[in-house]
Amino acid sequence: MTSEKINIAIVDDHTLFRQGLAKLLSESNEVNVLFDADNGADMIKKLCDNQLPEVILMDITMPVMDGYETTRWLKENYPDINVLALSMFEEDKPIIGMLKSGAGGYMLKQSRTGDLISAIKGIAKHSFYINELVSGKLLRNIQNNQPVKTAAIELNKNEQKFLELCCSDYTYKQIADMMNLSPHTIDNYREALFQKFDVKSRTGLVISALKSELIKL
Amino acid sequence: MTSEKINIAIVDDHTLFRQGLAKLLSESNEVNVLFDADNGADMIKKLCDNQLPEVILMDITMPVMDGYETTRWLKENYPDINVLALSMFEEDKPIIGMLKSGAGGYMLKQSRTGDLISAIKGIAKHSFYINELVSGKLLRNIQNNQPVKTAAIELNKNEQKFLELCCSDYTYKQIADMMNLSPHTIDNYREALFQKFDVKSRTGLVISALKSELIKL
DNA sequence: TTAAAAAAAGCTGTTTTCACCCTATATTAT
DNA sequence: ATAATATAGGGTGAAAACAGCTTTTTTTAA
Repeated sequence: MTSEKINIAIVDDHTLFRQGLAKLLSESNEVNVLFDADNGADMIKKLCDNQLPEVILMDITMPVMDGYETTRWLKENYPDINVLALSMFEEDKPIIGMLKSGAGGYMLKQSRTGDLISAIKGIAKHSFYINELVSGKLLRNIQNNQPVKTAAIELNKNEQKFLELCCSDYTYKQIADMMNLSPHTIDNYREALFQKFDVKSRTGLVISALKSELIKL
Repeated sequence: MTSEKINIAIVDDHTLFRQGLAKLLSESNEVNVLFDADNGADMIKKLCDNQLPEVILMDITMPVMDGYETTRWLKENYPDINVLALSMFEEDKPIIGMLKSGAGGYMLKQSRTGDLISAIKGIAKHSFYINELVSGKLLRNIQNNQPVKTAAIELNKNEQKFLELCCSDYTYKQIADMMNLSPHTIDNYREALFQKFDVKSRTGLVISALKSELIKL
């Protein structure tokens, strides 16, 4: 066993959570928090000025640059940095989505500190950390042989915009006006998203998108 | 200035946040965290076994017993304990709702540590802490002379149940079956909630309820 | 470079659900 | 008695959901 502390960084938009977590982990004698960042773009800035962390704890829903995008950027530019996703939700879609984006593990914010530290140590050592939560999802996806469900949901710019506008009291007609598109085109987006999210109503779509952490409330 | 630390407690269902925050505040030399709890019911149990805190930091959306209910219980049973609401959202409804329930202040989880400590000190000294966020809401409510908007939203059991079932892909007809009620009764609930939340669609209702922290995703 | 393929945008319908009226009755509380 | 509340019903127009089909643009690759 090496006595070296593991260097990490924390990316999350809730200041109190981020800094509290930093304090909590610093006390462990097993982890050293190099820096923390408010979102992906902020992290990229701070990466240059600092020693590279071995592990980055990554929130998913953040302004400016979210966890999916930031993780993909990291795997592209710093493939040796391990990403451990940290989220409130234990739904299939964000878990599968973050793993596909390149995260090596997925932990809940409801976790106990000891479990999080175990995960950090695990991912630093093996580049991945598979807990019950993650292995359960992976196994179920194989057993149901439903490669469809595994599909991380990819949205283009217009679909993303439409999805955000859907989370409101606006009618589709109003949304069409706002996006300067025909209501018929909007209807195509709606149909496409209903299929991708496997829902039958706008309400279901909104709930599903929120749980997938693809939009922020 | 007294050199006594302020005794506080933290009630929040996200373990990492709760414990991280406890660590963060403990380091300040101005605050002493007596205990923390997972939700309102958990807090009530721990209140008996401990010295009474001067201030309780209270999350709103929690399982079993939420922040509104817990704050009302505290004001009923321990009126001298000051409640400082701690939430992710800066919407009118949760702010007004928590203040009406008896909270003496409202802070965001996006706040900086120093601001939170100021708020804790303020509320311990004056039993209330009015920051820009809160005063803005209060002022706007007076200026618009809309006592309607100020109304904290009160829901009965059936409305609460209906609201939860609304956050889904179910049709109203399906919800009626689940609640063993006529679709017309359900329609009455819908109408009542639309008015209380001031919305014109089910999607708007769901979004509004989530932002009001009256339902948990 | 041009043809084929794929994706995006737009249009025409039909069916279902939603949103909004008004009324009525039984129960409970004042 | 009367008012308030929860329940249930009928009916209507608008919006949403679903299906099928062109046209245009972009991408791919022959």
